[in-house]
Amino acid sequence: MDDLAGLLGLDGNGEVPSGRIIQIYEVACRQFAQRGFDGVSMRDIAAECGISKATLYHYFPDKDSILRPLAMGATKSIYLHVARHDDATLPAVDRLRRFIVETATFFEAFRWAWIAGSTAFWSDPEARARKERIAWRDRYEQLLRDILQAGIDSGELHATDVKIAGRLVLGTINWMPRWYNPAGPLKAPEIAGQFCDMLLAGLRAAPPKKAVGRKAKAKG
Amino acid sequence: MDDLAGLLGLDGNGEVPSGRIIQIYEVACRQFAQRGFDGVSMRDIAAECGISKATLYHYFPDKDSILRPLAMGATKSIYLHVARHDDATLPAVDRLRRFIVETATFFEAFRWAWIAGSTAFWSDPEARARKERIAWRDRYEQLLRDILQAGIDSGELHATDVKIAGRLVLGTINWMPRWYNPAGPLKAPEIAGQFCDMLLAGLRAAPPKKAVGRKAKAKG
DNA sequence: GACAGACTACCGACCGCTCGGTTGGTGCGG
DNA sequence: CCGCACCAACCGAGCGGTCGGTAGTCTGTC
Repeated sequence: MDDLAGLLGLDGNGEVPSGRIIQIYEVACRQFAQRGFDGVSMRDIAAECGISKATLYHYFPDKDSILRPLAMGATKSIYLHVARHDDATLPAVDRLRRFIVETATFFEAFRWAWIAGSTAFWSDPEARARKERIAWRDRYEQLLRDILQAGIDSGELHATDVKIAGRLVLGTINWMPRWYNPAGPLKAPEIAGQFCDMLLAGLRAAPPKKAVGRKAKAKG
Repeated sequence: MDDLAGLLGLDGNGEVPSGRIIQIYEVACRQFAQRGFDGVSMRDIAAECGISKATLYHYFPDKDSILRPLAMGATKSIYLHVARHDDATLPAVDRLRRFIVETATFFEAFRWAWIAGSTAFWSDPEARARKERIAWRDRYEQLLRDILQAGIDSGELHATDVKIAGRLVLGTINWMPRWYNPAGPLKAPEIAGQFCDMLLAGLRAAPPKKAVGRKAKAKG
């Protein structure tokens, strides 16, 4: 399910991904996501791969070299994914929905890489978060702000501050890894769709100045 | 500014907080928040406190004993804080606003403890996240769901699923530590207030079936 | 077909270092 | 003289990373 080779850009060029390398990425990716970069030793990764630690160093010069492409690939790919699905000719409301839902779709597909990259970014901002990675992240956030701004300009949205509104939206999505259960009844894109509904319509039921004839959209 | 003694419950009983213990908590708390539990050594904490590592072990039996009260205190105190400011006789919309803003107020005051506790909870769910701590966290989330449910029952809110809506709200708040700048122009409670406005009113500007006479709340 | 050499995948054993934690003590106020 | 606050020195374990070597495979050459 996790096409990590695609995320890492290993299948596009002439190189052969070598199988073992993909396996190491997959194992390390999940372990980093579950126990953190510092909480995973090279011995742990080697053991689960069924190889010796020395063999691990045959494929990767050091520990950082395993994490870096994962974090970089996740950050870059998430932007490319939502940008590919964006269409500036659509109404801003539809673009916003796509942005949110496609982000969740990406998260569903590359959950471990997402988490590993996100926590790596958080725990060691100066060493591992290099310029290029921040640049992709900025493009991602900027796309969201552009969508929000387009909605404000066209009169579809009435946010006053696109930065604040953008962080509102991103917070709802980025917090998902903390509670999302892949085995649950709702998949991530479905939840994201509901989030989008609530964010657009608001939680308040009725206009404050006008009485409602019927209970707006009764639950039962 | 950080009344850590209060958060840890060290000033209520007859014990003398001893000064040094408070200092260790403060230093460790900030370091844990900034570099993670595994990223901070006992030598680091001792060095910044200006004492030897052995003295650290004079006050605490092990490393976990420094983090545990911090994480526990933060989780418990955040619930007690919002519960103290809640008033079930108020309209649900006002209660929701208080919940969000007071959470941000708490975050502003105990930022390091909040982050340290949150990341500890996340990185090692089974070992350090003990039953009691989860219980307080559940009470906190349950209070939010109760407020949302009360709003739905009274017709103020039209959320269909309080669990999903609750996670929407919590995500916006809980993501704040990742980008919040204490030196910025807006303080956390102010940002939280704006979040609450957006969450209640929604980002969409006008009802889809009716034309608006004026540009809703123009930005300039 | 045999053989040398280069190369790949792999490993056991080891290195220096830092970690959390311990031990045996010192100085000092009450 | 006791107990508190404190510390230098130390310990075993685990860390990231290195080293020398082995088994197999592919290639070119006689």
